[in-house]
This record gives sequence, structure tokens and C-alpha cells, in this order.
Amino acid sequence: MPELPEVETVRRGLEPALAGRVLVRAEARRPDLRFPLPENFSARLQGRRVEALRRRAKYLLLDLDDGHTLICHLGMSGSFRVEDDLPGRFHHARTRLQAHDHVVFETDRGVRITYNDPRRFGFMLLVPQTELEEHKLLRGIGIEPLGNEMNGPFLVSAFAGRATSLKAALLDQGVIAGLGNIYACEALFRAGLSPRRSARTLGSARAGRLAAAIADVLREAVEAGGSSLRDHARTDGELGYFQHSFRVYDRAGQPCLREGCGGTVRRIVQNGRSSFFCPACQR
DNA sequence: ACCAGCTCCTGCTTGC
DNA sequence: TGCAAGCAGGAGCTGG
Repeated sequence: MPELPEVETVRRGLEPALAGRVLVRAEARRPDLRFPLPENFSARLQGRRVEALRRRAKYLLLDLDDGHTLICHLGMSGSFRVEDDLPGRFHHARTRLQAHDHVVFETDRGVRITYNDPRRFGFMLLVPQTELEEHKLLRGIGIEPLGNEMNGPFLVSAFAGRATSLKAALLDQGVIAGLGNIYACEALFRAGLSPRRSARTLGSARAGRLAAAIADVLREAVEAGGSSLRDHARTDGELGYFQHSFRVYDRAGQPCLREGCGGTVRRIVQNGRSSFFCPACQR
């Protein structure tokens, strides 16, 4: 499911419920997600204060007061929901636990935070903060696309000599952190570039357009609370609404939305993933 | 080293 | 209506 805007939406939803709070309970309701959950999960988390919630790429990072960080990845279908039963409650009321509710936290303010993940491609790992930067999942991660480093010259040099397609290069988390299938398609459409173009053919003008398109689409999506398809929900159960702003994603066979283009959106498969684009105006 | 394909898993949609 | 195939927002691993 989640790409950068969805993970950032989750981070913002969890922050008021978790930042500064003590976990009075942490329950792993099965031993594993994609990877085994940390050993002694409950004992290692219970009593810990969450000092900060950060996001790096598509990873959610919970910094704990014992010097460890809980790394969470939502995979394709992971979501969190925040609920309480307090008088004048701020969050949705607690529901009965549901299928695929794999991890449950409870804070010292009586708030319950539940991780649900039908496909179990997500994972949680506990890593000492001193080893976080060097952790094998994080050390090779590329630039944050909403930061200052995202610009034309960066893309030109990052893609120089790469034999792969522009689309595959955009999905490479070692280059740009947090871009996924939807926003890669949307950024290429906005920049007027074909997903099939060889990455190394990106000249400086095209690279500049692409860098701006990536930053624009991600920024707009974060503002919209991400995109909600099928099972993605925000932590408060509401839906993001950026899916209404898709210009090519999932629009195969429909007319290109670029003014005066008149083309038809196509779906092709690249590296096993759908790419949507308009062959008439994306070159 | 880069690159593409396979794989993990469940659930929803599509087509016969 | 039933059933099987195809598809889904990710990314680590394997082998070429």
C-alpha cells in the first residue's frame, strides 16, 4: 500500500497519540509478519517512552527511551488505527479486534494503537539507535524527495550510466527514498516522460521537470492525507483523498487528461509492475 | 556492480 | 452462481 505520502500521513496520525507517551502494553498476536517480530516483544516495549516518531523513506521510526528504535514498515497492506474509550475521547471508540490485527499497543493515556496487515509484507524491528544509520535496511537509502537535494542535476548524475528504464530507476529506493508505483507513474506523467525511456537519457531540462514533478506530486499527496485504495485508511479511520487527483494511475483505456493531447492511457508491465502512461504525450 | 524475475501473503475484481 | 485467474500501494533475495 503505502508510499511516502501515506507513511507520512500515518506518522502524523500517530504522533499526537504516541509522542511522549509510555507504552503500558505491547502485544504481538502472532510471532511474525514478513520477518519474525523482535524476541520478547512485549517485555522489551512495555514501560518504554516513545520520544519521537520519524519517517525515513517508507519506514516509520519510533525512538524509545532505552536507546532503541522500533522500525516499522507497512509493506503493501499495513495500517494503524488509534482508538480510545475515554470520556470526551479524542479518537474513535475502541472496536473489537479484527482479523489481521497483529500488533497492539496501549499508552499510559488509555489509547490503543493497533497494527493491521492482511498480507503481512510489513515488519517491525528493534534496533539500537547507535546502529540505526548503519542498519542494512537503512544505510543504502537514497535522498528524501521533499528535501533540497531533489533537483535536476541530482537526477542526471544518479541515473547516468543506468541501463534500466526511467520507471524502474524511480522505484529504486537507493536513489529516491519513498517513491512507489503510483507516484512514480504520476510524476512521469506530469513531466511528460515515458516510463520506458532509458534512465541514462535524462538530459538536464527533462531532469529538472521530473524533479519538480516528483516534489509537487508528493507534496500535494501529503496535503491530501495520501491516497486511499481498498484498505488504506488513516490512523483515525478516515480516508485520504489524493486518489481523486490521479491523472494516469489506474486509468488504462481512458482519455489522456493533458490539455489538447487526445491520447489514450495505456497500461504496460515493467519489472512485474503496472505502469500507466500516455504514449502520445509522454516521450 | 547492475538488473530482472521470483517470492512472501490475503483479498478483491474479472471473466468464463 | 461458482470458480480460477489475475491483480494489488513493497522490497529482499537469487541467479544471470
